[in-house]
Amino acid sequence: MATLSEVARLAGVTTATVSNVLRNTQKVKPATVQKVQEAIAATGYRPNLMARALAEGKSSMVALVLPDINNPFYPEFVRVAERVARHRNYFLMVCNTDERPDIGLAYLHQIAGTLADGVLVLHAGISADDIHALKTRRSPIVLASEEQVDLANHIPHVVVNFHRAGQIAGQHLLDLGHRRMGAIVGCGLEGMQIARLDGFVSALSAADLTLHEALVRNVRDTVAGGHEATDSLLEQHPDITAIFCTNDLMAYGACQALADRGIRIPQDISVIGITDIQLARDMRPALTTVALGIEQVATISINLLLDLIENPQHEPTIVPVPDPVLVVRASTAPVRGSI
Amino acid sequence: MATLSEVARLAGVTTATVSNVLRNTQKVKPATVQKVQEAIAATGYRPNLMARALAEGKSSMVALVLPDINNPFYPEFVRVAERVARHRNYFLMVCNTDERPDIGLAYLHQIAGTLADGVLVLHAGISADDIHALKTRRSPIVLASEEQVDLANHIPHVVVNFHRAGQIAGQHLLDLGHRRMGAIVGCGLEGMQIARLDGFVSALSAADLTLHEALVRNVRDTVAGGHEATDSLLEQHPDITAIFCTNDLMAYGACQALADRGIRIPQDISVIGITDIQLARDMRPALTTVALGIEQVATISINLLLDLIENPQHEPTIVPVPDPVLVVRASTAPVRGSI
DNA sequence: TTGAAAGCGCTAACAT
DNA sequence: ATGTTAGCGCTTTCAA
Repeated sequence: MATLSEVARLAGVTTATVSNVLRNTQKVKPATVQKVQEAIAATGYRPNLMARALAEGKSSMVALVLPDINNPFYPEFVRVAERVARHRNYFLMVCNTDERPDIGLAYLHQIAGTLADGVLVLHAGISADDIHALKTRRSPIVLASEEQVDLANHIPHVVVNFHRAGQIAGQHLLDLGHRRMGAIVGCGLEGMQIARLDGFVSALSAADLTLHEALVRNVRDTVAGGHEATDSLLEQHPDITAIFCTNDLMAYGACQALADRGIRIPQDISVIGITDIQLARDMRPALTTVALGIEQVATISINLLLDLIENPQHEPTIVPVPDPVLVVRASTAPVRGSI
Repeated sequence: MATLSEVARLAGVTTATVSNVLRNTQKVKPATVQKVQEAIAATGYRPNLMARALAEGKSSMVALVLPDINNPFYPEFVRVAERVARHRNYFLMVCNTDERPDIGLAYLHQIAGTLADGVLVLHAGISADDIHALKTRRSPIVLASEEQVDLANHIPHVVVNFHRAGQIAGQHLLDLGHRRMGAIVGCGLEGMQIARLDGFVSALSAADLTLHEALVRNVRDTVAGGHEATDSLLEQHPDITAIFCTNDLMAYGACQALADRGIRIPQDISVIGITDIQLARDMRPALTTVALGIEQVATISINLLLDLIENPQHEPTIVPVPDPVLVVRASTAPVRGSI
């Protein structure tokens, strides 16, 4: 691969001139530009981004650390983050942690401020303390899609009202007349899922209902998890009329389990999820869910990171996203005998 | 962020010594190692990977260029590629092209040999000629999961027998007694999907059947595409007893369309896909499909790329993966009235 | 065992 | 408008 100086020699100019042509600072005489461009074409020269990054003190690369690229939420996030990054002239490096916070932390250690200009941490189970210990000045780390508004730690974060999402889901089921409901809660991603359950419970409380512990299942945040939890719920509480899942993937599993048993959705049992991933629209019956606005959250998160890179702030930056909204589809209906 | 020389100064040694400690070449006296490590800890030093890459002429980063991270095939591929890369001490940079070959090519132009030590191109619609024009010596580009065995272009590639996959699918339907079948073919990813259809057709030919053009639908490679194609097929050919889809995503859409019309799977119509993505296992009825062995293909592809980086070859390298295998699940059954 | 110094390929003052 | 030169932070001979 040709280097700048080879191009310069061929064009009969110095590296500074070639560099100026490349970044078209309008400082070069058209005739020279011409010569240089011919030399570039002749050599097939392409700038070494590593060298440029070192010289500029900026790699134009950002990393996105996430727990499981196979969970369809994340690709949806990645797609918009990558697009926004590309439009702002950044490369996006996706770091999958296989749900292991230690791997996520290792990524941060290696990359933050040394390979990437900034890092977006998405549910990777990395503690604020660990991030603080890194103290990467001038290389921001943003927590995307968090529940906790913690002003004490000075880490910028994008806040989603998961509690409200759970509450909306609960309210919707209540409005349909449901009283005996099961809840399936994903474990693994810390507070996020608990907040959703709390929100759900708070909706019930407001209607003077309590959710018995026996009606809650904690499972892995997968289709299989939702399936198993539903089986368990159904065996012990065959009288439930609705199931609340803290995300759509588990709701999909729940629907499956129901289908396997010949239980009709929503006639016999209603199912509601949270997030509104593509699958929620695609499945049959289409899933009623509480949309978190993936596209918005991703856009806001990546833009915040890039803004902080280009324009460092000293105060903690907390950016809220709009509240979740209920999306009624075909998996919920009034309870049997009601209305 | 502290630099090597700051650490060196604090430890009272030179940068060369610190560098040796960091990469523990056993050339440093234990006592000095001790001092240096204390200085490292005290400063919170982490090596600047850009600078290291420039000095070493190796970034330890590889890129994976793919068309659509939202198509569930790709995350499954990414997950294993990332894991293998990580174990071999490489970072994986995922480049989503939004199905635009020009974006893929732009990525290659920018990254290949200048930021990444090598690039894995996965169905991104980039021509061999374009790749050749790049002539990135000492920085391999590998085409992953290709159908064409083209020894003429010297680009290494991993070859999947898509033709065979289509044939297996066709044979399976024939074995079940189906004769009137529709075919749904994804467009966009070039030869890959055509080869699958060709394989399907060849299976029919071997049984003295032809597939009329009117029974083939070309659509976008999505759930919605499969859905629409199925609607169209059903309207014009309500007598078909089976649908072959060139991938699982469209097969999912087909099943949906059938469900929407109250057509039972597989009692009324059988559906078969290709690939065996996670969704094929998760959906109900579970999808009969021809497994391409995503994990194997990904492992072989990324390993080939890394091998070529570490050990350049001059001959074209063509690596085949094991043949596809039929996975019978619940979406196919003997044709009504047969047996 | 450690230090000195050159250089990876580029950018960016500063001169001319 | 172009050239000169000094780094960016690291690795890596070669000396000491």
